[in-house]
Amino acid sequence: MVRQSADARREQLVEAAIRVMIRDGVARATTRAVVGEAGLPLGVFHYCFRSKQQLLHGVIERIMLRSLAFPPVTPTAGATPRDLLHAYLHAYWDRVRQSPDEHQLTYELAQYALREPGLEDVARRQYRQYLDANVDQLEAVARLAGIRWSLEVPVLARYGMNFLDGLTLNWLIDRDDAAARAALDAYADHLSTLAVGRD
Amino acid sequence: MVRQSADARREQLVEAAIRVMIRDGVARATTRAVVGEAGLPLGVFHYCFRSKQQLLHGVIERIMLRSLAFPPVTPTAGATPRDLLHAYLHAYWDRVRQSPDEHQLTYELAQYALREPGLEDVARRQYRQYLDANVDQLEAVARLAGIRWSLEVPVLARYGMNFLDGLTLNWLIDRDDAAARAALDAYADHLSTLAVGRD
DNA sequence: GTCTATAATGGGATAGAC
DNA sequence: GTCTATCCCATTATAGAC
Repeated sequence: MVRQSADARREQLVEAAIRVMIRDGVARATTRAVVGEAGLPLGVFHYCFRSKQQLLHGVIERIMLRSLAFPPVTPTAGATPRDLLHAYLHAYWDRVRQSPDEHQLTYELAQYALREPGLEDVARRQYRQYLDANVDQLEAVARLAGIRWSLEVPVLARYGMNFLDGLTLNWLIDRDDAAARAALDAYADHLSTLAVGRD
Repeated sequence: MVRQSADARREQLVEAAIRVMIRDGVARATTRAVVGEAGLPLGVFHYCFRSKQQLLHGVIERIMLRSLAFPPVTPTAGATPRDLLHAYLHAYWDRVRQSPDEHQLTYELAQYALREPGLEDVARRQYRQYLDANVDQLEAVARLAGIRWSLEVPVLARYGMNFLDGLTLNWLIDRDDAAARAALDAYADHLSTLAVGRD
């Protein structure tokens, strides 16, 4: 076995844990399954992590970083507000369609964190960061499209984020592409009515 | 121990399971915890249910019935469309505020069902029924308020259901009443713009 | 530092007494 | 039908050899 720093080992185990969780669900990501996925002996686990909860903590933080690292709205010359909204929403929806299991994992982890005494705060911070990212995106769209939002941006960001969460959750369950698409279009239409010209 | 029919026993165990799941989460609802909650010996379990999964099946079906048994929109004389929308949305939101843990359980169960080979269909039917119930509610509001919806009702129902799901999930995590309220108001405003007078 | 062996616990399910 | 005792397996965690 190659000798590695404890930090490198931890990262390796966190990545393995994420793969197991995406494939089999959080409940089935036992220490054995994780070290098995990483191709390491079981003993490795407990001199990298004090406990399984510490691994989960690492997993949630890493998943958070990954979700936030999505491409920002690109400044296309001459794009109408409608084009930009379209790009903004489809960038999100394409990611969901591309990696449904990864998105399902984020919901599973949020539920898990709510039930685990030491982890509620992590879930809270996760949602806080999502909200901030949404605020940034909406402001970027407004800037690039030369409009402003007729609703306070934090309210609109939460409203939109909640809708997209629900849309995703629903689609993960019924996989009804047409219905999801129709709801997404309804949201896009609504957003365009909230975009007004700058003074 | 009082002698009871197997059906009565099953119901008793399902109710006990729901109490445990609301209190401690789905993952901690072991067969032992469930029979303990019901005040029954462990042996009871396996001549009421073939397996633990069969119990989960019963739990999901019962939770579904419970969620659907909410009061319909009441026909108040002389109510404006805005009043009716307000009543409709607050009826939902009050239920969430009143029993957050029960709502959290529905999301946990949906996730659980998605991961359990025999149960995906149950989750699908659950969401299908919610959607149908939302269609009914929206049509009732339109009838009572003397308006019609400028969007196809099934699309609007899914859109609204998705938003409310996301709103609930977000609030279960951060418990931010003010933010949830603001988002709910934004949705109410949006709905009223979609309500148009009948021809 | 690395890994094997094993402890300690808790899980679902069952056999068999009553 | 009812319940006790138990099986057998999987889990987290640790002790201690190398």
